[in-house]
Amino acid sequence: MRFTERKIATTLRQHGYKLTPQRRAVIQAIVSSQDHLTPAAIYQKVHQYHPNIGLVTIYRTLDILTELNLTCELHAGGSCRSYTISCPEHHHHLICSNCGRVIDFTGYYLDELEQRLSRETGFDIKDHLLEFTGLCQDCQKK
Amino acid sequence: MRFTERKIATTLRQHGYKLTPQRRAVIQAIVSSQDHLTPAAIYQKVHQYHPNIGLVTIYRTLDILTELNLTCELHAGGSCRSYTISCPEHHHHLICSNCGRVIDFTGYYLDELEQRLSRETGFDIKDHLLEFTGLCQDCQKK
DNA sequence: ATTATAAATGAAAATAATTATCAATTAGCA
DNA sequence: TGCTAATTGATAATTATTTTCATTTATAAT
Repeated sequence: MRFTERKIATTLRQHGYKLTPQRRAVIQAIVSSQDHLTPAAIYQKVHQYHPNIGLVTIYRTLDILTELNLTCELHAGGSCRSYTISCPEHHHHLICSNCGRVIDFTGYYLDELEQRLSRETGFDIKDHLLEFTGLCQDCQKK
Repeated sequence: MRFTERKIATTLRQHGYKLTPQRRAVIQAIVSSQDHLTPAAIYQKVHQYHPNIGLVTIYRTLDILTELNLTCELHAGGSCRSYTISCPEHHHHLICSNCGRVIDFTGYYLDELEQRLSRETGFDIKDHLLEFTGLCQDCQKK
């Protein structure tokens, strides 16, 4: 389960951010898509209903959402920076390098490794990124 | 142990790429640094000894090296695309989000998970990316 | 060693992505 | 309802990356 629009809105408010129509629109655009979207793609979606919105606002909103861990970034392949709504439960990504499809998977935990690394290096570990890339079934056939 | 300059040169040749002075210079620049370098940083280093080299050549060479798995890309934080020489044995990264220091760690394998995912999703998995981020000891003090 | 040739290079321009600036607008509190 | 700091959009400025193309060059074949 991913965060809902309402949950995201509430979190924004809780952190002192105003809930503007533009921000709502950006959130709505991301929530309503299963895919990971680039800033430009989000802009396009939002622009249909909000012809006056500026691309800058997309960037600014994404920065805030990511800072609050409400969206998660995808890093694989070519140009980075594409976003989807986070889910409260921990998950990782499996990405098709051909068509870009992303499958989330859960149920894998890196806690032990994290503790080992922390002990061995003295790092205070905050986060991690685990992504697999390969070809999905459809793309294998072609 | 990371790949040596010689090993990289040989691999390039084996794949039909010519070994130009420019490519040598790029390789030398990456090999001689422990850090992950951006294309721009590599350009700067190389430019000192090769004032005529073009930035394009850096990009082109990095593309080839990455395709042949001779360099590995780092994806954490802000802008992506920074490179270091790969090592033949498998490793992952631990990155300080404050100072950018990168520690490689080995001895952790994701084979089982990879098989599970492959079985469950039908993906033909080629690669993965595992990175931890946090604060190194020095940066914690500050 | 010389030569032929496909691959590689650098300069320049084109494109794409991101950030900064600033006056005008507005969400949300008092 | 009015106040104020936060937010917005337009524009310009940066930065990053890719394309194009004429010139040069590494290498394999002679």
